[in-house]
Amino acid sequence: MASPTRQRERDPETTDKTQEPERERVCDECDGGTLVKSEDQGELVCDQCGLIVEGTNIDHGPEWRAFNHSERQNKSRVGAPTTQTMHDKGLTTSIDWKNQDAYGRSISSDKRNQMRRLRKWQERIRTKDAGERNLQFALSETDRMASSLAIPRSVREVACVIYRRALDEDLIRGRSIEGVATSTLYAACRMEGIPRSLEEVAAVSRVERKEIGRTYRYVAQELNLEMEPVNPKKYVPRFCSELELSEEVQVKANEIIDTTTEKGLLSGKSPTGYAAAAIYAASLLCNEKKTQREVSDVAQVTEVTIRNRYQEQIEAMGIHE
DNA sequence: ACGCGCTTTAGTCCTCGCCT
DNA sequence: AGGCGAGGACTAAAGCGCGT
Repeated sequence: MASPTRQRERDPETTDKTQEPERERVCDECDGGTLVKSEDQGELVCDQCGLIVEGTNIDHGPEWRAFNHSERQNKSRVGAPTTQTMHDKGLTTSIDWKNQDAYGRSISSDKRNQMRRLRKWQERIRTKDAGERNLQFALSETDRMASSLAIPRSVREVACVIYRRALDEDLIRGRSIEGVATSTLYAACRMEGIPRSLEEVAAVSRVERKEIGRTYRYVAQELNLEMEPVNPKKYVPRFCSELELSEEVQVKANEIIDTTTEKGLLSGKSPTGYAAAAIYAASLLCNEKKTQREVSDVAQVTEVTIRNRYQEQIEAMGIHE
């Protein structure tokens, strides 16, 4: 018959730790370090070499994308964060095509057959129908264009959410996937205040500007996306930065836009052209002159547009050349 | 760099024809 | 009959090319 002490040694799960102090354990790796339990994760870590000897691999932390404290507490979940930018929201499992285990050793034929079956079902589940495959293509297109335009990840997420809504509302039917993907990216940029002109978006897209504009209007109308006209001031920092103009010019350009907009000059005009003209005027007023050609290159409008808008603006401002 | 006249393009509205 | 897309007409803005 075994003694109670021996039984506890054989079955560590039932050990009553409050009654018997835990024996100090020594790290095998550095041969001398003491293993201590970390307070936050409950891991057994060597105090000298930092090796984690025991610990849980599951992160029980709160949902990181919850919006407020209470939501964070309620929405605790594990695993990788979900993302709208992937058709399966990033929750997929990748099964390697190589028939090898984690150490690179080849696996048995039984295991190989099992992995083949799992791989097949994984693919079937991942893209279960044509809609899923289209979504997969559209979202990868959105990501490609967003990367080319240096659009932040948060805006890509918004674009993907709009695309999913368009898909749910059956707005894609009869239109090209690329066209809808591009227009949702353009819409997301406008909604998030990261303005990119139709020309800029069209430059990285596989569809024409005309098609993008038409699809954008349709999607915005059908999904009731409340879109304000782009404020030309949104373009000022980016254009000024590319033209290496000072903060003073930016402030002056914004002032010109504010004053002339109040007088109704902006109505019906292209925001990029309007911003470009204000920057050109501001550069003259601040003695950091840039030519109309330089400004037009950056703003992707013609010199003529800058000239026309510039003349109207200085007239409205009461400035004499 | 800028002005000017002409051309091109985009947006909007409307009509027409096809399909269900 | 009603919905929907194609296409034409019209307007305004933007672009082009040339001269100064």
